[in-house]
Amino acid sequence: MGAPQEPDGDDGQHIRVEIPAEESVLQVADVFSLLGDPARVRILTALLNERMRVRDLAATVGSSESAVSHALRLLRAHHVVRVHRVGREAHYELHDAHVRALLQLALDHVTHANPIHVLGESDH
Amino acid sequence: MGAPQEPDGDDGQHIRVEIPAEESVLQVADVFSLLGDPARVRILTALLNERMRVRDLAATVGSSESAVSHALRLLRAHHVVRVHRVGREAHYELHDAHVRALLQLALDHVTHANPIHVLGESDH
DNA sequence: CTAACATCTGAATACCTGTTCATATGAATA
DNA sequence: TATTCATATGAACAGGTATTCAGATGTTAG
Repeated sequence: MGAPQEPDGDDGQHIRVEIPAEESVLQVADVFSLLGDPARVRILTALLNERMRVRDLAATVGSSESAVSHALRLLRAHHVVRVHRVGREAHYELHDAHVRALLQLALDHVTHANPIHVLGESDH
Repeated sequence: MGAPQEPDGDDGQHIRVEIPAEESVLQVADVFSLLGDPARVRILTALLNERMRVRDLAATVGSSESAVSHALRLLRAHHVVRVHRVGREAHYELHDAHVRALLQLALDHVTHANPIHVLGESDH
């Protein structure tokens, strides 16, 4: 044991942080972006438990059916939800385990009010 | 056309999904929204390991110092990062365990290439 | 067939957001 | 003090986005 040996000659404080590949960064930001809208959070939260029809989703989350349909279209394009058509109805289900995990984790954090920090220092 | 007014009881179909409180929904969407930008993802990823100066952050993530400063200001306002000033330098560190967990989970999912689905936009 | 129904869609609108540019602040240095 | 350095900031502009409205599909019932 001794001084930390740097493989390529790092003397002191240099900047070596591995930013993931561009594609990974974009994918991560993309998923988070989908979850960054209250309306979609409500929709996906509703879909956490059971599959639902557009109509019922709209009633549950309190948005218009058109707005919900647009949101579902976006989520569908990103393979986050999946649709099963039954006659003239459309049953949607959450179909992305990663999104499910992220959403559940975030909801857990918020609702359980984990006291990691509540009030921060003032700045602006 | 008078729609049958239902007090709140479920008669036929039971659409009983518990959407979290409005405040929780907004908080969740807010956090995800912060993570929904590639530039901020890069910055926070860099900060996952070590605290860094604005200058080095900019060089690492490949954005201008001004853009990074603006991003850090936003993250600071949301108590995601914390600044420690040393002379004329500003050392930033990730200061939100929830954000850290979410980011690490998302990066893990993406980089480990869990074959739930890949990429592809074919929905119209 | 026609009518009611469930969902989807495109266009328009209003809002939000991230970057750049120029400049300001404040601290170290000469 | 004057200058250089590190960071912060505001205004402005460009691009993105979520909602609404009106109408289009496609489906079932009468």
